[in-house]
Amino acid sequence: MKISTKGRYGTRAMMALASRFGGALMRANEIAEDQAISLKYLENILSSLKSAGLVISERGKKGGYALSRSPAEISLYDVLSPLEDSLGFVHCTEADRGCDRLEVCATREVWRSLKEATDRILKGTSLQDLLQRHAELKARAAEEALLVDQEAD
Amino acid sequence: MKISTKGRYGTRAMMALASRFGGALMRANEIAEDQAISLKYLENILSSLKSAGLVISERGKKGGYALSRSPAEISLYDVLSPLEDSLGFVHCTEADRGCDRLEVCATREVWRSLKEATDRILKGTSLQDLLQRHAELKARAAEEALLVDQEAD
DNA sequence: CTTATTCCTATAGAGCCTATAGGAATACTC
DNA sequence: GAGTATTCCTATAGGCTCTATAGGAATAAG
Repeated sequence: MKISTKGRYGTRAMMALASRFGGALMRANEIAEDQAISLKYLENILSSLKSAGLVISERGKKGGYALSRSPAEISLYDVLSPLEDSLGFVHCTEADRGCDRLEVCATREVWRSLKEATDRILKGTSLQDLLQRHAELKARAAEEALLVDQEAD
Repeated sequence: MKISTKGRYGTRAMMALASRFGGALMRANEIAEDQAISLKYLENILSSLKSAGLVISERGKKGGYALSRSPAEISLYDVLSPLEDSLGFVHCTEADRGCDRLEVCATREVWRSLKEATDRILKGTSLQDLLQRHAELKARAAEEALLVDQEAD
């Protein structure tokens, strides 16, 4: 019941791209440094994100990555879906494989409602929401740091 | 983002115990057969559940397991907590380790809200709820089977 | 004393997550 | 066209955790 590092790294990478949306392409290199992720690992992640249609890329010198659409139109669900093997809690919320007592499986309904609840949150949170929230938190942190400095005087 | 088999097996074991609440002790053996789980593996799980205070046990011949309190007073959260290493989605929702940008970590708030949403559901679902729902589903399945039989005539 | 059971500790096996590696394809620059 | 910087593709190593098994010690009933 964890979000994998792949999912978290991917989210961070998408945030980095979102922060530059509309500007120049961003090299994987930059993202990797900025977010302290191994370049090679990040390449894999970006590849998945590209397959999912969330980012576009250009090869060769001056190449790089960019979001395929605006941060407001990309939800956290969009980002995590291709990176997490599955966002379900157990397999039988996805398909009818495995459990031979599906028709009387009460817990299955609970797992399903867990998934619905989390999906709703993830779908309701866009990259833009995160960017904005990030800015707010940063501003507040700066403010508090200032207060501490004043107290030190 | 999966519930481990340990959690699922544990839930099934607790359901088995719940269905006999108030009656005789249930041997691990019975549960294992009933739920198609390896006895030895189940022993481990029951041990965790006992440590968590959810079941009591008696050793020796005529020994076995029973719920420590009524199915209505045991939530799915109670059951899963000791079995899943953690019900969090990422570590930093639990403690302040790892992430060095906590104060400006916007995604952290999202992970936290995911956890809150799932916790709420798990805490709001008791073993008794599940038993009841299971009975309803079973009844409906029987009813439908009957209809199919009638159609076949 | 035998038998049936829980209880404890250790460990094997397997699978997936994580990360790395090497190089092929592509595109810009001069 | 050569050189360079980049994405892209495939394979694989490493490690960790989950899963499951094993063996036997402790306990209790008959």
